[in-house]
Amino acid sequence: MKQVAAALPARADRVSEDWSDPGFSDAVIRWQKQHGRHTLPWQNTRDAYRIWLSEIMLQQTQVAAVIPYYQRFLARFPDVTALAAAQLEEVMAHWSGLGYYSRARNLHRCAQQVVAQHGGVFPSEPALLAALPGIGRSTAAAISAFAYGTRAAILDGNVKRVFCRIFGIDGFPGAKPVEDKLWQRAIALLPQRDVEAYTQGLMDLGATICTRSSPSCAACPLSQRCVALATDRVKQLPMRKPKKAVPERHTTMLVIADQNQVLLEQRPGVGIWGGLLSLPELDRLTEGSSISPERFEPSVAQAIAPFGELASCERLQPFSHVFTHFKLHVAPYRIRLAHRVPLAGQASHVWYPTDKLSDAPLPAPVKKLLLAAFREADLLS
DNA sequence: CAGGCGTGGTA
DNA sequence: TTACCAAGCCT
Repeated sequence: MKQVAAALPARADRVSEDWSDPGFSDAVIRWQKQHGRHTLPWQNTRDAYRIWLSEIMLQQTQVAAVIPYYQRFLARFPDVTALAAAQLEEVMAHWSGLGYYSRARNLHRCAQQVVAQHGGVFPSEPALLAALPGIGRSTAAAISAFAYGTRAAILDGNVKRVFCRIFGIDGFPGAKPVEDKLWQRAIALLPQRDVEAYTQGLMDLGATICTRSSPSCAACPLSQRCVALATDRVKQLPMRKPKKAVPERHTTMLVIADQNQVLLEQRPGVGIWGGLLSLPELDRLTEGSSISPERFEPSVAQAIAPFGELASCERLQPFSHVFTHFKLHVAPYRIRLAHRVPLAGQASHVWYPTDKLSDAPLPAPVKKLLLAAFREADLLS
């Protein structure tokens, strides 16, 4: 027995497994052409600009949420030259509500680099694409495959889920060792031709068949080779990220209104809601119910002194907003001024017309709060 | 390299 | 209501 084992290549000695399988990509391609999605707004084009824009918007974002943003964005910035020439603030305004705002800042920088470094033409090589801001390994491959037919592997959330199930891969797919294994699979399984249909097919399978909950295994072209289905582990795979307690933060937001304008503050370029406008904030003044209105109002009066004299302070409905990594409790207050102090040397602040708020580059919950506040004000006046 | 970074939908 | 998740990238 020992001689036989020694004669065979030991598993651990192999540099890498041979995971190629033409039948896999054939099945995906055939399924995509018959049952995949073919009418999304960014399909049926080889315009790298449109494909790039859609790929950036679709990062961690669902198709239904992207479509209206994509169409508005494209109407305003029809090509990479127009986007490169635009002001960042207008780019941010068109991204307002879509989330992950570093994508918008990187998008703008990327457009400028494509114009300055590549003559306004997106490069076709994945390595060159991945060197541009906001474009990582998977997005570079997707752009290159869809725009230029390049044989490059993607590995997004859909592909990770499909692969974990088909090949019965254990472990959280975001963990480095698991992700490395998934990349090896993704590369080995690439077809020799029809990379566009194959890449789109993997995404479509994940989005419409191999969904997170209640997948349609009966309609799956890969069900015959699915390890998870064969072993009744479809519900267990992919394994979830080990969860940890989400910290909570508190803030007070001030809705300072005066003469049909509201005072907004430019947020720092990095950090939460980076580069957006938002409401001026006070650090948590309300620990439980320990701070009474009598002590609260002087703090507000002091905080807003650079902008005007406090006339009234009215508590608005508090709300919470949950992010990936923390939960934010917001206590908003409606402030009216007796005398406005002209803004001087405070580029960080701006008086914003209340009837222009729906087009302002604001975080979604802040925009919602303000639109509600000034709809109500309009009705009263 | 683990954590930061939004929002809306669904179970 | 809470928890989890969706076409990831950057530092």
